[in-house]
Amino acid sequence: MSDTKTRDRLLDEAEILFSERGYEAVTIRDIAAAAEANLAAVNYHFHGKEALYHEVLRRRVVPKRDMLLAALDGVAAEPDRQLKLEHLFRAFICVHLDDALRSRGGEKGMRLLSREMSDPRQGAHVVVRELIQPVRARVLGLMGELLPELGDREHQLLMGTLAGQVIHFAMNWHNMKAHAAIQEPGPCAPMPAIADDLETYITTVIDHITTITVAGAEAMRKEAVAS
Amino acid sequence: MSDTKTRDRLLDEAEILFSERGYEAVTIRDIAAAAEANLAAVNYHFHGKEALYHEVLRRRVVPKRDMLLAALDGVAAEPDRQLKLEHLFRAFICVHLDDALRSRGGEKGMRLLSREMSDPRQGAHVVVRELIQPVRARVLGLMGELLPELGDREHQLLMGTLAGQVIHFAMNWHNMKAHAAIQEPGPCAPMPAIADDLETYITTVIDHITTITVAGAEAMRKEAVAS
DNA sequence: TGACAAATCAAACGTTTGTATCAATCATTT
DNA sequence: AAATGATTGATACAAACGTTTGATTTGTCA
Repeated sequence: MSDTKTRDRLLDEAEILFSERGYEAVTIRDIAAAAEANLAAVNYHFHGKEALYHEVLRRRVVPKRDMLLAALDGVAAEPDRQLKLEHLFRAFICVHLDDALRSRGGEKGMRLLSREMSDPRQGAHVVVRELIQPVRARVLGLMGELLPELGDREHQLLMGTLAGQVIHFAMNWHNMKAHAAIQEPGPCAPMPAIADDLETYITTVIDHITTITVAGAEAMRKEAVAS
Repeated sequence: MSDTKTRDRLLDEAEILFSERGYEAVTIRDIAAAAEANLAAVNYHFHGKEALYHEVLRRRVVPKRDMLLAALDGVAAEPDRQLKLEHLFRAFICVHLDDALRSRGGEKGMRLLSREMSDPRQGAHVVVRELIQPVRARVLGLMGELLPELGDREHQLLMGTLAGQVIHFAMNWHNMKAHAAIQEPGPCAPMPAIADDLETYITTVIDHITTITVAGAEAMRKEAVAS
């Protein structure tokens, strides 16, 4: 028996396996073996495979939502409007990338959420209701305050620009090595990476998405007042 | 027996099922039933479930790559450099959204590719080698020509901005209804959609991503010459 | 028509799946 | 120490899985 409780070990190992292989490809036997627990432990502590999966999801989604909402609350402090907009973007990007790439097992959580987005199983309800909807509502509210020249549709488009880039770059770091391994070793020029170590990758990407989105918002504003 | 050949019906139905539920969750019994074929037909025409899945992938990936490369070739015609850059972005966005949202069963293909990206099974080799790598190489080459002030790292970042947005908005159209269905029917204000019908959604999104990316590239260029 | 290959079919194979069962063990309180 | 509830353990089970087999039907050219 290890030092941590069986229930926690099951959750930890289940998260790793689910994120790596997906829900269906993981058997509760795999999970029990990885957690050095008995087969029946999964059905004792949780009630079946599906409930365990939901708990794995919830454990990631709730703290992430709270971190995002807290960071967005901090944006209200900034008095300058243009700086406030940049802070809004940066807060959203920062929390996501920090959680996805710096936190322990964060890449597992990100992969779980990403999978759940493109594979709407029953667990999508948890992700959408408890993470996406509240966070999106808050961001759109702040956008309405900081970009009053734009309509609801433009705010949503900007939200998509933000989310799309964040998700892409968060996943990209871990996919890079896998893709590089696939790369033919022939005369094809070696694809240069955005960054070699994780920290410079994160700061580089944060600055980049912020730059793009601020410039984009400015362009949208000019376009809006012109018409 | 239907009018189309069994092999084609198997491919068509397998694509639908794989895109909806993922590889593991689909059984060859499901596929055979949907295609109104015998169970053994899957192992007769292909050689097992995995080979069928690879064929489904290849059937989507190869034409998509050819369409993208052809569209990118067309960009070379434009003489003006700034317009050429916008054309490059627009070509990339247009082909992707057109194929994902307008073509028959395109959303199935998009979901397949998206799943394959966040779930690197063995089939990832097909997607990466035959679609992502050649297209990315071509786009980066054009960027090197049109944005010589920026380095390789900046070109890759811009590529991520482009791809992230395209993937997000391509998936978003089909996720919108699902998410809207999850939305609590209570006093929560109904989330306004980007567009009600598909055509205006596509044109709106194409213009939006182009605007954002052009403005972002301009901002990056100014930042580069300043330092 | 007759023959031969391609395609389809029903049935079965051996595994593996999620879950259930029930005795054994551990921890805590009386 | 005895007792009681919580947890773990080994095992069993029905269902579902991918695949294989061998007989049968279909299509095609002589």
